[in-house]
Amino acid sequence: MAARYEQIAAELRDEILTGVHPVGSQLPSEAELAARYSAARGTVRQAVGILAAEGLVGSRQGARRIVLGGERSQSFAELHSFAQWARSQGHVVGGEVLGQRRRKAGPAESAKLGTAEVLEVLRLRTLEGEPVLLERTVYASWIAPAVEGLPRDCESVTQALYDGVGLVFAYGEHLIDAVSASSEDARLLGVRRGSPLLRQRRITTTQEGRPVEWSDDRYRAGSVAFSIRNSIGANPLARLAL
Amino acid sequence: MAARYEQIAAELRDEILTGVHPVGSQLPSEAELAARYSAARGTVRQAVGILAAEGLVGSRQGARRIVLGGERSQSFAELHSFAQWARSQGHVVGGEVLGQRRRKAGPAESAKLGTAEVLEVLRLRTLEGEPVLLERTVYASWIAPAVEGLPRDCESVTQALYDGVGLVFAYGEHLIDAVSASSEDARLLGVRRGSPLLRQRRITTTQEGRPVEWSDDRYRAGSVAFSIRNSIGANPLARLAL
DNA sequence: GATGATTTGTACGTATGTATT
DNA sequence: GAATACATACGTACAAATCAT
Repeated sequence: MAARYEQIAAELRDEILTGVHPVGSQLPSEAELAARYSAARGTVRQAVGILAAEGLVGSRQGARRIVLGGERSQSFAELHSFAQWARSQGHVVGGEVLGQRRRKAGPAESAKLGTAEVLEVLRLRTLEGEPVLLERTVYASWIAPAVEGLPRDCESVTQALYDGVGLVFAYGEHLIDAVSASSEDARLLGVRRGSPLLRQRRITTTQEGRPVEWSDDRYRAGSVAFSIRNSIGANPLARLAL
Repeated sequence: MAARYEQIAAELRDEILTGVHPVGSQLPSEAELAARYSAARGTVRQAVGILAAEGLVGSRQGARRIVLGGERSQSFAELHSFAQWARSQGHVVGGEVLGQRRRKAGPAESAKLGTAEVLEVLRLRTLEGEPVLLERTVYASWIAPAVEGLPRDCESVTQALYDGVGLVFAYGEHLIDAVSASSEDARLLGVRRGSPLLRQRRITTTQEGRPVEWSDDRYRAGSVAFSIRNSIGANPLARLAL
């Protein structure tokens, strides 16, 4: 069961997002909230402290808290699953496997994934039918059979692996930078060679720290951006379609 | 004067960084610390809460706190201050103001910053003498005088504004994507026109939610990447030089 | 502008729940 | 199971900043 202050934070967050407390308005005072929830002032302070760390409300000594900002992002799953993110944003997501083969792991791959053999997959993902993302993913050999068993147009690989073999991604490292489109990139994404792409390289592991995949994802410029909201307390991050 | 819990946090942080509490060791219990500093347990909890948010110590219910990291992960400051990040990584950072003028705010700027007039600043930043970043920043009018008073080659604007007028950045939103270099971008960064740049657009606010600046930062491809490590709980993020 | 009420920030102390050792 | 230690929650008091009169 969630702690009392978490419940209060959740209720207030919901009230903010549903417009009960519009952006720019004042939040009820700590005393009022304490009375409303039959809680001590300290408990209410813990709750609003969460919202402040999320950047949802601002705090100034002596003045009532002000509602600052709009929506909040559910950072983790979003960054690992293109399909889950896209669907939650109301986009029509598509995709297809363009190539798939087993091969020996290179030294760098072997070090990252801890296996001697890997499964290399090339996928093209679309939003509203437009190609936006080219994924070059290398899977560890122990998960390869499950991946090979997926349909070529599987929408959400993350979801399918969870449903199929109960695999849960729990941790990831991401590197985000910009690169020029190679000839192959350009042809598949429908852009000119040398045009800018947003690249996300990521390695994903299970809860126990076992590496699952290593991927080089390239987004067509102007299609997707990464959104990060950070305060001193917390760092939500998310994808964003342009 | 700093609050008592901030003093305690500072002392503990110093003891950790100087090796009094080595990495992997246990921190004294809350009760011990309360006795040592003649403070209430709640005050000690506020102090160690800061260290936990910084990633310096870990917390588990029932177990003593463990000292985690050597260095402080200041993921927040890092993403807002190029100079603070670069220096913490041992880079030689330089920079210069190329242009600066006051002008009327456009509708989008006015909505973002909440002022009718803005101060527009164009800065070129270097690492080891090489130009890597072009900053186009728009400041709210109330902070403009302080910014205009800075030297043209000021290394850390964030630091200077803190020292000068006590301004603390507390919250930010960032959009990261890739764009083609414009003619001006290309000339100033020393790359070909149309070559890929990593763009970071950010808006920064004070603790009270008052907008301070809106910036369009463009990094030369291959010079800097954004690094994100995310688990289900926390999302530290940082810049990374390539 | 000054005063007093309001509101948040800091600090104390106590009690109980829950996970670890 | 017992002892320890962190997590949650309550209540009180005063300081500091803000706001309304």
